[in-house]
Amino acid sequence: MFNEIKTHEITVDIVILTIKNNSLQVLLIKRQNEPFKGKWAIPGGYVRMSENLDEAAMRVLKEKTNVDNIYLEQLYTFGDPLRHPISRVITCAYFALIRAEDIEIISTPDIDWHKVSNLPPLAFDHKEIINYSLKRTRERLEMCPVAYQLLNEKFTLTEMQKAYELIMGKSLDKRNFRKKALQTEGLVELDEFSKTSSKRPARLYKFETIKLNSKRAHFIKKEKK
Amino acid sequence: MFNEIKTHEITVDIVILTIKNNSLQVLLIKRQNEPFKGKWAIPGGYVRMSENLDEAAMRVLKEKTNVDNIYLEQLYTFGDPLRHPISRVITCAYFALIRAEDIEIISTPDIDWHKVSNLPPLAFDHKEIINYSLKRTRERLEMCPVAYQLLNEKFTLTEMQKAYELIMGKSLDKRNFRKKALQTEGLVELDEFSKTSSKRPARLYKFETIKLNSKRAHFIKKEKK
DNA sequence: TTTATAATTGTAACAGGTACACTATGTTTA
DNA sequence: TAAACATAGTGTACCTGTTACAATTATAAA
Repeated sequence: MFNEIKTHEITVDIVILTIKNNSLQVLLIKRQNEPFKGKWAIPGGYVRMSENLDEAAMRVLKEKTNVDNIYLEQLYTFGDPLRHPISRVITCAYFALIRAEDIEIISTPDIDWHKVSNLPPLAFDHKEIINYSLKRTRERLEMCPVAYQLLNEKFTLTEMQKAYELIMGKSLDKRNFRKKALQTEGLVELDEFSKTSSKRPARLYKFETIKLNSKRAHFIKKEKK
Repeated sequence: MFNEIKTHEITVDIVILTIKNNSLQVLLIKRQNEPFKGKWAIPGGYVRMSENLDEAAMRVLKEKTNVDNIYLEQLYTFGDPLRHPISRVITCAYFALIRAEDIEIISTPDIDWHKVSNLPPLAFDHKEIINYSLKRTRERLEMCPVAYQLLNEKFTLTEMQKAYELIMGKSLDKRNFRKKALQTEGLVELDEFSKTSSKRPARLYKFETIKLNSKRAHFIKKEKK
């Protein structure tokens, strides 16, 4: 059989989504090297021989953005031969939803949040990767309250509803949303109130200790009798 | 920064599931080469420089099993450094549900179906890959009638129900199943009846022209007003 | 004290899912 | 040819969850 070169460069690229300033934003870094030097890109880097893909994604994210200790989920592997203009690079994309406050510190001119609704020109196929992560996020949201990954530790139900509306791209009925939100397992009503509004203060809620035992915990559904 | 070798061997591995003899089965081939020579494995092979991952998966499947023209979906990429005993090989797994009748011809001593409930010892991490494909298949089934990929062109509702029961691993109520099945978009009632049973013949159904426009068609849900 | 603004709350109609048992039809056999 | 058999086929009541929809409450600002 035809004998062709069999080794490839493999990278991991990471889509980090958050809600900031009332919009859904993605963490981008400005590329320091060719190709696409100066263009914005999602954080990414080469996979080392000794590490698995999850480890590579976490290491790369830490190196490039100083973001650590977050739950990354494998998204999809992109392997078009032309996705990299110079060599053949296959990339395994990961994504995560996080609270902006957890990594606010690290914003610099070369590392910053961008609204997903108004992205700058991106390197490689990173636009496609971000779009795919949005799709996946919506699917998750329909199944479980992933919003706790996006909200501050203490939040109002209105903030939670806004998060859902931003991700789903449509507005929701306030009463129905609250009714359902209050049924969410792990949601805890606090005896504290938001003071930011100059009107009636809203009650704060939090999620009790988040359980992320399994990598695919998102998929676990309630047992039907 | 620490400079490590950056290229990896990349393979694609393909899980082909079908229903045969009243059980869910997976297509395995007996390995001709080390490592794991003589052990059963899902079909797989190296990705070439010039092809994307989908193309590689389809080419490899065709080469190894002569199966062609089926819809493969990317499943997950497995990259544990120890998953291959000799070198570091990252594999991008694909899966498909097909009608056994479509490829019945190619069964040989080295290419054969095996019940997923009773698998032989498998090479590499292929057991894990198959388990993951089953999980994904169940998730799909809850969302849409993927059964048309598994059933013969003409089928009875009882056959369709059996397919669901095999995949979901639980029995379903006949009346409720039929009620819902009959609502399935694209299901066509035929004026033909099954003659295999020695008792009352069952009406045959088929699916009208299957639309697989988008790669992720599985995920498309009906628009809510 | 009044006003403005956001927070908070309930109910009726509807849709979809579940549980559940008998009748119909063709084949086999006595 | 009639009775027995085995699988195909069917409807309803209940429960659960979703949707649509508007008035009242609480605080800060004026």
